[in-house]
Amino acid sequence: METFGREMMYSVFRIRKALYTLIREDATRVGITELQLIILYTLSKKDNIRLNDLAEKLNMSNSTISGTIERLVSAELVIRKPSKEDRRAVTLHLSEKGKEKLQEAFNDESLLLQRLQKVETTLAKEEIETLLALQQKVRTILLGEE
Amino acid sequence: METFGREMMYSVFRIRKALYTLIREDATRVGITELQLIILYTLSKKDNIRLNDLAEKLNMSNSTISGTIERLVSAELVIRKPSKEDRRAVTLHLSEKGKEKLQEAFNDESLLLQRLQKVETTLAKEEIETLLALQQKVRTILLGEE
DNA sequence: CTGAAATAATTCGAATACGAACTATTCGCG
DNA sequence: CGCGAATAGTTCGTATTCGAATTATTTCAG
Repeated sequence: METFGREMMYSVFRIRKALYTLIREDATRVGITELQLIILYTLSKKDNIRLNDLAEKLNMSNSTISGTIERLVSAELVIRKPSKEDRRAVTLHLSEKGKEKLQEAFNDESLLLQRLQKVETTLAKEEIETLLALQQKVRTILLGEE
Repeated sequence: METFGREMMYSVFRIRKALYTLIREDATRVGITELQLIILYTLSKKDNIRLNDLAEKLNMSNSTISGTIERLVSAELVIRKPSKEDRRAVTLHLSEKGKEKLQEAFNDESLLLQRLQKVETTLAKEEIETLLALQQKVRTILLGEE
């Protein structure tokens, strides 16, 4: 009778959906998709990353990332360069246009940023820390690592 | 500097991915996909549901559900009947084959059920309740409803 | 130093996943 | 009653999403 476990599962699905809907709003406003925006943001935090490392960071298969990077390169938002150290590898960088697009998506209008801000101001610091700790605990169990 | 908000967001993404990977294992073992398994389970809990209601329950667009139901009907796992009350609507039901498939997916081998069980036995009851309450709080803020 | 194993990325096929456009039916206001 | 608005599903086009197969390169054991 896994009632609590299943409730937790549905709860996670609902929050994830709510977050994705907010991301989609910002992304659509500037004419790109959710994943494309997530990738632009990730590249802004970590330049010069390899494709497989990006896939691992985002918890996605490299085939998914490869296709999306292809479209971002076509749109001239990302630059894909062959790696100097390893000729099999490519390294990824934001173009100027990509940086501008990211700025435009996450500007003052961004509902996602407003709502995340609201989460931080509404919940007590200890509540957020408790939430993160419990979620980490759940994830560890789900991965069968404990 | 939405550090905590973003951490919370990534945390949710990671748990959702872990859950989906477990669901995929059970689904693949019996030859169907994640969403197909989720739909079979949902129909087992609520028979005679309409397509749009199912889509709303799963937080998905009706076009996504429509296509997947089409494949489930082709595989003879789901029965789609025109509604008696509303000639625009269809009602959905598990077939016997669908019930068997569901049983087979969620049997003793199911890693998902084992891990959910482990979450329940590992975390204290208050911890789970705290987690669900905090997640609900976060979701309400994200939806802009408070 | 060389061939087999491992690794980085791409490509492929099938199934989501969405919004928009469309068809068929029902609702509801005047 | 009767017609415009709303609703239930389907279809379409584009973009994920995955695992498996493939190509190119690097690593490493003998």
